[in-house]
Amino acid sequence: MTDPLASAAGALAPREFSALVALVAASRHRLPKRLAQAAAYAVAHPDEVALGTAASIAASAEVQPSTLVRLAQHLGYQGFTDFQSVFRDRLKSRASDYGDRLRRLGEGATGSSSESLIGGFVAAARASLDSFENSLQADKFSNCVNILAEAETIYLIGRRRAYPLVACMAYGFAKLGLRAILVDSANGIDTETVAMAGRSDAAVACSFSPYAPEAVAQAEAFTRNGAPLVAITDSALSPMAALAADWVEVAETDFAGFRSLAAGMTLAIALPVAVAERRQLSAVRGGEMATAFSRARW
Amino acid sequence: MTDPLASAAGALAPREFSALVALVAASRHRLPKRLAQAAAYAVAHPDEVALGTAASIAASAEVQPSTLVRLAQHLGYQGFTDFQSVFRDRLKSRASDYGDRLRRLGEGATGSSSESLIGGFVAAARASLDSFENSLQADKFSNCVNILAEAETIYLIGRRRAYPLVACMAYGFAKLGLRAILVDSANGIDTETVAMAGRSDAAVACSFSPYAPEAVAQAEAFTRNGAPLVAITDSALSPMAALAADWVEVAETDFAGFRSLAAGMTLAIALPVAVAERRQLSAVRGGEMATAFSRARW
DNA sequence: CGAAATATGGAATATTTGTTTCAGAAAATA
DNA sequence: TATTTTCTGAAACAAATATTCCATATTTCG
Repeated sequence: MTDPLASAAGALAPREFSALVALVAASRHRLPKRLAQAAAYAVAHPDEVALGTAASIAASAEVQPSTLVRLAQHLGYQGFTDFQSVFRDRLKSRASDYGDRLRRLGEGATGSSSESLIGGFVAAARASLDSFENSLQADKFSNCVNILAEAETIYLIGRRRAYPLVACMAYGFAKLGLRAILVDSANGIDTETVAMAGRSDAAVACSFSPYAPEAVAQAEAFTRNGAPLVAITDSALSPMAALAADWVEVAETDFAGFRSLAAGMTLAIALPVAVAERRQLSAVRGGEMATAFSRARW
Repeated sequence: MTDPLASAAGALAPREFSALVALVAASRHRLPKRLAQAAAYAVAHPDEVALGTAASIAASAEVQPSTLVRLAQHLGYQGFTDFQSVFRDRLKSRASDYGDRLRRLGEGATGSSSESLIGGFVAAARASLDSFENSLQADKFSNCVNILAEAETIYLIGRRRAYPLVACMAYGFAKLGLRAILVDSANGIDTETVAMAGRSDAAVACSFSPYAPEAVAQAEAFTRNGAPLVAITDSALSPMAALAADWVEVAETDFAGFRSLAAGMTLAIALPVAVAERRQLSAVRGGEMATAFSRARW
């Protein structure tokens, strides 16, 4: 009933993987043969422990399932399930990296001082940048740039949360001398405006869940003439993705229910530059391409 | 017993996550409501699907466990277990991918130019966040929040590069139910608008070098009545800093001559939340403060 | 060496988890 | 609107999984 080694050593069950490894390393020589064998296997194959069942892990480690339960209890855990949860948490935090740091920040923000509030949003911004960089499909981005580089006029569609992004792009395109129109008139003629776009134009539509109906309607109106639409959105299920010739995924991390915009803004800055570069490339063809816009600064 | 949609579409169950997402995206509109809901949740929270149980996932997605089984079958899988294995495989490969991703990063940008372009802007965004976090003076930020929390109406001033920031703040304040006016009328009455602000109002002025004269003029006009101005700017020498009751420094890093906006946007998201929290705090005084706006999401 | 304590394997058990079923609700169709 | 079909939620069911138990083997210590 008691757990001889662990409680004798006075150590509580570690809730973090690295601490668990340390505990195993320390108590390894004191452990009985089969338990040591199981422990060695566990720290050597953490992913399998996280995803497997007691039976499958036991088979791979060449021990009995009951040995795994005993090992867990010897280390101070309630049972195998408890032991396994450490491995699962590790996998989770590994996958999202900043995810658990954020979570901890959210839990730890007791006084909710404005400093920790800022810290939380900064962490969310970093997490967004990470996942953006990880999930970015270069070919899709490149394709989007091509589409826009060939357009006569670029229409920029985005409402609500996505509006700062298109506003930023409008500024970028303007600075770089590319014709872009920000679809944000105050008197409700936007749908008509985009409906009059020609086939040689293109549009960038930004929208995130919950997708602003107005922006979706504008994107629909735009595509009706057959002109290509490039979307910046947060999921393959987005209505914008369905309308787009190609699209780039930007899934922002949230803090306290407020989503970051860091990844989206970064893309909003990069896209005009990439389009300008592409145009230079096809125009000058091998000449000193990066000069015409390198003097444009913001 | 049959799986109407999937087998009718002739599609076999995808064994890879990306294909699964594509399938969900394609068949989404044909799926019944609850199934679509579950599918949307699954592609949006792949990690949780990988590690959770049918019951826990169902609870998070707000459907019945049986709905998950039905979804899996509709998509052509044998059952939930089969469906889940796709998510688990993804997690496994992601975890092992992590190592060589890092390696690739160290080798230097061998990929296409557009990829390295994005990489550069992401790096600039990270650097901006770092320096922002390091240089942030908590007392100044806190002071700015106080000023805004006491204001009746908050005017938002910003042009050109700073405009996305004030646009973002306008959205945030609106979502949180705080009265804020974005000074961006298209017909040139902005200076008059801010000149009519009262002493019990406040303004946020964003401006970065080279400081847009229009924004500076508006900030000047606003302060003339004695109302407090809060500035977000990049240097103590900024004209905005001179006009402001207090100000926060945001010095962005640039890549290829294009400055990031990540730090500024992060502040633009945090500021409204902080102001709302401060108001809650002084209004409810010790009660459950974080509830009123915790339900507001974007 | 012999006795006590501990560890082990394998099977029995209890629990959890996935799956199926079915009555009623909702939607589609005529 | 009436009728059929499809979908949904809740609970019953079946399968799997973790855990416990116990007889036997192994080690430890007097």
